[in-house]
Amino acid sequence: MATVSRVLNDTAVVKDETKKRVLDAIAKLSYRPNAVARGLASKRTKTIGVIVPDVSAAFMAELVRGIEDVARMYHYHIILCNSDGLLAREVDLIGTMWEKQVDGIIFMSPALTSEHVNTFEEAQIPIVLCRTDDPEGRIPSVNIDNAGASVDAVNYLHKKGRTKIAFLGSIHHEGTLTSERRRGYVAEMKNRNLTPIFIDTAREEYQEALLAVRTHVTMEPIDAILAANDEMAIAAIHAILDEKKSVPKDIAVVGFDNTKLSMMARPELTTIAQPMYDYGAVAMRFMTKLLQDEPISTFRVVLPHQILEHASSADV
Amino acid sequence: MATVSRVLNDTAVVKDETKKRVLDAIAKLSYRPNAVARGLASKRTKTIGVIVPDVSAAFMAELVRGIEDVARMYHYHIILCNSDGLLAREVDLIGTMWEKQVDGIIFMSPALTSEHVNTFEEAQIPIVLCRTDDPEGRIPSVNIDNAGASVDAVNYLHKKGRTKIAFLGSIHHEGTLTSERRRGYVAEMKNRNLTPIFIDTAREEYQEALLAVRTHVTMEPIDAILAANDEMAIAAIHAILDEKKSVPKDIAVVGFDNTKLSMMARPELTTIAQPMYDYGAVAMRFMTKLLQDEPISTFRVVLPHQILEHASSADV
DNA sequence: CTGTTAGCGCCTTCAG
DNA sequence: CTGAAGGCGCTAACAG
Repeated sequence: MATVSRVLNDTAVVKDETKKRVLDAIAKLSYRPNAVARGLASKRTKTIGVIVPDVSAAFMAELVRGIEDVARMYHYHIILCNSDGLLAREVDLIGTMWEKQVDGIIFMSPALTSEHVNTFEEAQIPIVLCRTDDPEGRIPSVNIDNAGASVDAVNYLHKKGRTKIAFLGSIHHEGTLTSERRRGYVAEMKNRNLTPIFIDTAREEYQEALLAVRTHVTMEPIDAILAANDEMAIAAIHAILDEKKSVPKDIAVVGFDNTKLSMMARPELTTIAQPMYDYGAVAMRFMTKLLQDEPISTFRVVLPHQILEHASSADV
Repeated sequence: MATVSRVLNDTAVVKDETKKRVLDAIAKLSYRPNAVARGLASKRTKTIGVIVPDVSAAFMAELVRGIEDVARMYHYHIILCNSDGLLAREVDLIGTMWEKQVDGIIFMSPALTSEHVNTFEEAQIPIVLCRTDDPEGRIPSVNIDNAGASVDAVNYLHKKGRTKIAFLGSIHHEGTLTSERRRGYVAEMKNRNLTPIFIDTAREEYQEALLAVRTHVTMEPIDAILAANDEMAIAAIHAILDEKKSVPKDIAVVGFDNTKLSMMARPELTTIAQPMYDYGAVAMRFMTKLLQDEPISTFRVVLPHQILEHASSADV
């Protein structure tokens, strides 16, 4: 019994011959170790809880894929849960993860509150925030510099001679992805003595953005739109075309996230690339370091971003 | 100890007062039952294994979301794994699921082989195939009638006066989704005395489809394209526009799957709707019935499909 | 290097 | 209606 455990986990030296006998028996009986029993005895389940707002959102699936790939590399599995970004559900899920004795949690949320942090501490489980900013930096996280990316985008557009640059996004509370992007946008617009223009929607979604841009375009002259994400950016392109204006001639459009959508738009969409897959992959790798007490250089990993220029903002 | 178990699982009558005392204690100690121990003792983990080729593929995330939503309703959780459609990996994953003592497996694969079936039987775990056809109907499954959908599409296009209808898809082995769709296409073309035209790609992916259609359009006159999925259909639209032809005037385009992409294309894409979310939801609901020995009317659930007409195939 | 012995935290009889 | 006792299948000391 114990010897079998030893060869299976390679946790101590076993004589070659005995090892062979064990392996043979295992094969003959087509024995499979019971991971649940193993988890109970060892206190480690080789399972990571993944809490995301919504897997079916444009980019999330890629991110999850990144997590899962790295997880497999390290012999972990993932339990996937959707929170819809609801605080109550998120807190509940963290509790459930605890019950399930996951070894760690990769957590994504539109906005982190102190209630989250409390729950994390209570649960005593290693956490990695992914694409979720903790302004106070209490929790390990993997992010990009969203505000900085907006700054870059405004720079980029202004250098191309655009001055009436609008920001298309929803209005959320503080600590949101979009709010960070908006913050960078506002800062750089002011920095360049340009007047910020806002096209606001209730939710970040194609149809709403389509309508918002359509009406806005007829009311106020603008020559560029920076959208909070690709889906809205594409809505902007279509809205502009619907209003018989031209992209990029009349209005340049820049998106955010570099989802597959960006290259499926006509004109192809200039977008700020976040490595979605890497997001997940890096977060999971980070997790494994935490779990194996590997040394880590920083608790706040910042992934690089980059403007991918396509036709939607090309020189006219 | 035993009484606590009884109140937690509501598995026997407990005096109201004792129940209250237990609940109070639980709250005071912020006690959480250990799901792993529970799983070991009860032989049920309340966990479902979900094996999919690739979550990050266009529609899969929606499907997974459907699974997860219904799973939560019934207090299950899901372990998500990507197989990349590789037989070896799929078999391996089924084994792992067994070790993890999942209560059931929802399985998706581009093509089911007898090796799969053997592994299922060996593992002795309830299985539900999802969007995966078992030609011999040995395993419970949730599908649409793919061949029938293609028949409908050809009908639809022919009634609109199109006669040179091409099928855009990759060449796979038998038992594939695309092969079913192709089968229906061929059958109905012949049935109507039309000559099947094939635009083949190696993989089912935007870039390849784009190139394939571009070159094909210049070589052979066609007036309609039925694509194996939306992504390829959008590639077709763009390829046609790139070649200075018009959609739908010169060539009508019909896609498959009704992913979000379809409404983000210009012209908007006519597509054969499969309820992706429902796919997952129904499969998971099916699973719960299996697990609770509820009566089930049929082992092969066939979901309805429907042609959603948009501009890409509108009357000219 | 290998067998023996305790648990891991819960569920499930079995008495009372 | 409630407590006591055994066991789920494995890991982790402990001897030998």
